[in-house]
Amino acid sequence: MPELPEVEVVRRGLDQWVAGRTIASAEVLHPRAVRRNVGDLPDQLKGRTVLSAERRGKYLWLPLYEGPAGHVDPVTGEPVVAADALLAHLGMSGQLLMVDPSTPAEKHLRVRVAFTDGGPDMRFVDQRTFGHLLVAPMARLRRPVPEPITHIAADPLEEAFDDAAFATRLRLRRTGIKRALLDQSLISGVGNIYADEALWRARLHWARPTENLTRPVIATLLSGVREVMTEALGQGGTSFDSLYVNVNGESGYFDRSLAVYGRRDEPCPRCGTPVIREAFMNRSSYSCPKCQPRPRNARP
DNA sequence: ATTATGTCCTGCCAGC
DNA sequence: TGCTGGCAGGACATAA
Repeated sequence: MPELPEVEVVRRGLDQWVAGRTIASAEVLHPRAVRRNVGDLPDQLKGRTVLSAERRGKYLWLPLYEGPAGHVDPVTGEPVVAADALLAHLGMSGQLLMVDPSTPAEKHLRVRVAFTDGGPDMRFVDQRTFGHLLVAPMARLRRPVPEPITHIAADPLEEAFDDAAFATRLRLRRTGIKRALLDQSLISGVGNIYADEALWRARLHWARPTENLTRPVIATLLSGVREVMTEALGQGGTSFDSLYVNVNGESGYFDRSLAVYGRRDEPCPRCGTPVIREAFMNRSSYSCPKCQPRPRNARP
């Protein structure tokens, strides 16, 4: 559920709260939360130091260093590069929370990480257990990302995102525009909410075939994606309920600014026509039937 | 190869 | 009141 803006809010919190701290111990309370991990997660984490918190799309990771922060190679004098990272995906209901170690276990606490300084724990709480944590090696790429997510495309807020290349790949697809937007190997970080909001901003119906989209239309769509995500980030993300929270358990309030998502029968903020909900991939798509007319050659 | 569908979970809410 | 079905912001494996 958390999409790029919500994950970025969490990343910023983690960067502030765990960077430079050394892990004393970890505890896995539900095996499903570490189903993609190879090895024993507590063993892999103990004694490691977190340098920062990074993100691509909806994935975030904490690069792990051996020993204390600021470690340098004794031969070269260069800072030691993180060989691996604690990788996390929040799934539909995952939360990474910073809480005092004495705080009683949350109902859906899955993994607990404690630090040597005795300060706040990092806790992974996940009602539906679609999210997960794992320790993974870093891939040696220009932009280093953990090995398991090398197939995840750049997200529209990172510098490495190539607008022209995205347009080219999009036009080669034979599918609907929303399905393409949700494909994390084409563009990452976009989920159901921000796909609907960006399409509304670009006045595109979600079933528009990708192969007919012109480069200017794709540029408008990317602007819509970036604008809605940046605005959402400025308001702490979208929280329909207490499931989507930052590391301190606080909700964002971008839900008030959504134009169409979850607003069936409410007036389109642009033209006043009631917003409609249509079934899409066992989910929902919200749109304005006047601003975003369904194309003749609609694609599922 | 790309594209579409099924599946993993728990909780909430509307409707009966 | 209590049950049931539908729905929820995701990603992956597998099938076509």
